[in-house]
Amino acid sequence: MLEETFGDTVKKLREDRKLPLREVAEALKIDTSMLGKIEKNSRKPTKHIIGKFATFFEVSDKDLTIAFLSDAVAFRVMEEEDFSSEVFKVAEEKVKYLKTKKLLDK
Amino acid sequence: MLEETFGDTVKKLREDRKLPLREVAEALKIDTSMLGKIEKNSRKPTKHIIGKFATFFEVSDKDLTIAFLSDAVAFRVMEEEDFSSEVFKVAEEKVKYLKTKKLLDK
DNA sequence: TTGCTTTGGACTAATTTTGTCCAAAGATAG
DNA sequence: CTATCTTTGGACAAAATTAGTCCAAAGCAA
Repeated sequence: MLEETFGDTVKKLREDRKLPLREVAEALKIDTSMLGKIEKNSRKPTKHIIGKFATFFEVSDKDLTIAFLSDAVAFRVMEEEDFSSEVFKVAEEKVKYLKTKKLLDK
Repeated sequence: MLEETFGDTVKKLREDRKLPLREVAEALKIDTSMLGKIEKNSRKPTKHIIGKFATFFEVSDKDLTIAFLSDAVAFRVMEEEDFSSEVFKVAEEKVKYLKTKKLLDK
């Protein structure tokens, strides 16, 4: 699951099963071109589509979601000069902090 | 620098200097309301504005950028169910991988 | 009260993202 | 070589998001 983009991941799942884009797209009820773009990371799948991928390919929805989200944040951070390790480290602390805070607010 | 949102950070910088929003906004040449919203995290500063903050408050541009980016990815990840540690871990590997790849592509 | 600050709603403009359609380029098989 | 299917990506309109401004009301302190 590591080291590739989300697009690479789903493309590999499809190719392992020797299916053309058209067939998978039909199964997921999305446009073939859309699927092609998702595999090329030029369109983002919705949460719903990620769920369909998981069901169709019989893989973990959670793992696919992690693959997708990590892509999103990786690309976001790479747009800027690279402070990525620091950014992720601080971000993780923020998430922890903000979650606790949210709980306390109740 | 830890544990707060970007808005909290710049608000603190301003309050430490006992300046009203208006004055800082003028100095940065942005709308007062805009600055208020940035402090409340309901509008995002551009890279350019982050630079102005850094200059005006005499703090590190890099640190402010990290504060801003970590906010962005923290909020992004928090929108979904929480797999944040895994997401950041994978994302960091992806950044490394994608950077190497980019170099190799040349 | 007066005057300044802060907050946030409303709204438009600008920008970004989505989804679809289509045509061209690539493969593959006959 | 031809016919067929797959893949790729440009173009475009629609939809969604975000940005920036203006303004009014609430808050605060003198």
